[in-house]
Amino acid sequence: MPPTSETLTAERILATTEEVLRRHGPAKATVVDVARALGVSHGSVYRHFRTKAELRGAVTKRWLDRMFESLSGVVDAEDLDPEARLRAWFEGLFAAKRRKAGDDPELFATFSVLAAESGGVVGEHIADLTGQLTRIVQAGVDAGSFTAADPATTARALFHATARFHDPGYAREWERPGVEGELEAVVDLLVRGLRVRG
Amino acid sequence: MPPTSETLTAERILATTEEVLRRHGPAKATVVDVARALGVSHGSVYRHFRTKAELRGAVTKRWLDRMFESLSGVVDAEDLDPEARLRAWFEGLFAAKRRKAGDDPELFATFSVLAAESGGVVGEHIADLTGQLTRIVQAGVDAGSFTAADPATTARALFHATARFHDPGYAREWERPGVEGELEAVVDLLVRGLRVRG
DNA sequence: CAGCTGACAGATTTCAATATCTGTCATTCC
DNA sequence: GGAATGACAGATATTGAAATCTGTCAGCTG
Repeated sequence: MPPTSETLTAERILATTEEVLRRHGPAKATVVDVARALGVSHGSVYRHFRTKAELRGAVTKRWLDRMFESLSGVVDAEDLDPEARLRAWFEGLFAAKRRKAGDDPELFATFSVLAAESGGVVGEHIADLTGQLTRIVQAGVDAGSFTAADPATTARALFHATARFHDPGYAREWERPGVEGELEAVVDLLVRGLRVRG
Repeated sequence: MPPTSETLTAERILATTEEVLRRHGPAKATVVDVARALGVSHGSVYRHFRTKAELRGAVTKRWLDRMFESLSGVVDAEDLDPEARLRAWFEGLFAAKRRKAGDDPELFATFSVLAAESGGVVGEHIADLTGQLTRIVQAGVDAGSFTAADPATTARALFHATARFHDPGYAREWERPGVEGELEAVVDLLVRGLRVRG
């Protein structure tokens, strides 16, 4: 990290923290390390983030948000019917997670630790994702192709039912051959359950 | 544990090991502790189990088998139609897990650690459970009420889709109010997906 | 002689002293 | 005067020496 003399912003601190985490891992990355990498005293970091936990939470949020930028585009894809949207959404979610986990397992493990300790941030992130699912389900109900008494409840059920394919705790199973087929089998069942009876 | 002078059997060692694990936890329960509790030298324990890992695996298997004795009865319950059998089976699985986790969280945590380190034993156990599911699905297909191209694949999908409600990694979420409803929402979707189209 | 013992080597864990870190704040700097 | 510093107290982590554990095996015991 360049000890540039630019003004110290929250964003610069976050970027540097991510870099320090990448190099040292979650257990050994300290606030002092971050300050050193920035060429400032650690007191200055505490001016922008009240605690180490808050700093880590902010980095986690940044990382989660970046990981799923692309996903929200599917939600309102007018060129896909609701069922195709649902399938594409789960495919995209799984692909993004698996790519992150496969490309750099250490970094993924680091962020899994951060996510586990930042309950609130993860909760909001999950609420965001189930919100997207709710909109897809609602679109299906509106179009007359899905049955769902309460789209929000159904969305949560869909999310829970696919946990194995997005919860980082299962990451080591995502590399096994056949996982894609397993996700497809689950999504098939769920989509069938969603369709209005013919 | 009574240092009785009965013959040293594998079964006595297993029972004592479970007791030692209950008292000391997974990290501090040693083979020497088990031998001490039995009033024998630790060399004698190694006569019945080649390694500590093998001993722990055997205890884990015993524990898993005991936990789900009751469950297999549902599989061939002739008085229930396949859909009811499926619902009862998942209800029973979740109830058994949640009771264990809630009644004695420490012991449950202990066995979760053991399960995580005894991959093979857990694999067989899961194979047994999905086998039971396969038979229920097959019964449904035979009765003309379920659609399933490959019952075994479908059974695994059902198992994966409900992971949140039986994987010990999620145990702390099982106490939250509303979980039962969440499981029901997932099972409802899955059952609907299984039914032959009207 | 089948079953058990206990001493042993190498690996792992414990424990307590030492070093580092977190979070605060009076003081310094621009 | 707003931003940054660095010394400080209490909490946490590291380290290395001592203790314990795992797995083996030659020999004891009933």
